[in-house]
Amino acid sequence: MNEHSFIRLNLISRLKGETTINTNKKNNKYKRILESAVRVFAKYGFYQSTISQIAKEAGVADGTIYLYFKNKDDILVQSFSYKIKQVFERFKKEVERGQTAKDKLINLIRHHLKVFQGDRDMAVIYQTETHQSKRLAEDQIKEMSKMYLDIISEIVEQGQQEGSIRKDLYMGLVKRIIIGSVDEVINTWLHSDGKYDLVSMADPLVELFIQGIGSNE
Amino acid sequence: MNEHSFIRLNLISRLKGETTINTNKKNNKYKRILESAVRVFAKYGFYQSTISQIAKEAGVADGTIYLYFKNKDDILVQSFSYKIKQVFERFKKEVERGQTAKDKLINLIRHHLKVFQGDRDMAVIYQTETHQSKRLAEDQIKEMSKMYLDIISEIVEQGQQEGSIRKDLYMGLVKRIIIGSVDEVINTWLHSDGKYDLVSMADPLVELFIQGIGSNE
DNA sequence: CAATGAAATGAATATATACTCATTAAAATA
DNA sequence: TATTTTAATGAGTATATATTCATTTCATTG
Repeated sequence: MNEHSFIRLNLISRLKGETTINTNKKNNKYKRILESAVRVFAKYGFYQSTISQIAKEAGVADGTIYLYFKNKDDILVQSFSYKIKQVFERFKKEVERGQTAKDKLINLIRHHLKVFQGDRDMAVIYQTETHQSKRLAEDQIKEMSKMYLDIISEIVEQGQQEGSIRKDLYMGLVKRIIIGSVDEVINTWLHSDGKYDLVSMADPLVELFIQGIGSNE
Repeated sequence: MNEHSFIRLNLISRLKGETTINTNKKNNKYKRILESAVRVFAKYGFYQSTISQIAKEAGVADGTIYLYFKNKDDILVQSFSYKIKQVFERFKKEVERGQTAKDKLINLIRHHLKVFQGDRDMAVIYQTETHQSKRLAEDQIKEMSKMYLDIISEIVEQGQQEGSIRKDLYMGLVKRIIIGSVDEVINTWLHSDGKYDLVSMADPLVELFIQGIGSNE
């Protein structure tokens, strides 16, 4: 191992939080690269983005990026978890602010739409990454997806205990309907250059889930 | 224009059905390349697939591909429409085999799931292509997506006339819920290496759309 | 203010691969 | 069969870009 790779590894491990020594400057550069990468990836897609673009956007030299990231793939994986992880963590808390199952479901979806509306670049990357068979951030996605599904399960189960939600449900399908619908609402918004309000979709969406489209005639 | 490009253009236009002269052999080679491309793209993703891979899979020389396709992008665009267009056309017919709105919706979704289950490669390409902001087959996708949405609209409107479907629905959202749910069911199936039966999801899915998850207590 | 070590640079490298085109083979035609 | 036309080949070219690393700049410390 030469001195350069030592510096590199040392930096990487520090920045990953494996030690506590972490000057602001380093952290800033790391974050700057991540955020630039998110912007560039969202705009051009992973394979059409170049290291030079990201470096330029971040205002650093190409080589600098390799002090903080192992390779191009690593930039995507890290920027994905950087953005999405913190967001998904907060979902749980938002849900807890509701009392009834319905409140909780509305809170979840409202918050989901709000955050994605507020960060279009992240939304784009999320949509593409989660709909690829050979995904780079495979593990992260599975982990987060599971977290989201678990939240929904809990809400639905609470609703069943409350008596507000039917008991004869195939839970696997209920989860997919909710996630799929929200994703599609976001996807449509993205492809329409997103200039209407996403969050306002939350309430009618939940109404639809609960009431269904059938009439009671 | 040299003689080679003449041959190329001539071939392309013929194969696109712009003239009727079309020997079987040529057609077979064209199809073989398309089908190989679908397999390779599905397995490795567009940007990680190489012309050589596709050529090898099809049993032709690299150069041969350029007799039939303008460039790599063109292969994707053509293979996408080749596969998906015919499928989507058939959806309409399947729907017509039903009487009530509910029958029609079940037919649509059942057929959709059946076809995608029967052609995993196409399903993969469909999922990735429709969830990218910068899509190569942009126009085709919009066109087909619209067709699908129109089918749903018609079904729902019929249901409203029948009295089986509520009249106070925001149609845009209804469409997204249905498409999004079906997509997510397929996506989950793909990512689980798809060895359970997709088609059996159709009926409970439609039940959920109609009844909703709420109880009548 | 040396002197040392950490951080950043960007030109150079290595590699990969989309696409071309001179050549060959096969098919059609006379 | 000879000739012309069409089809196919695949080695070679051109280009793009991820990654490296010798060099420079910056920061820290005694």
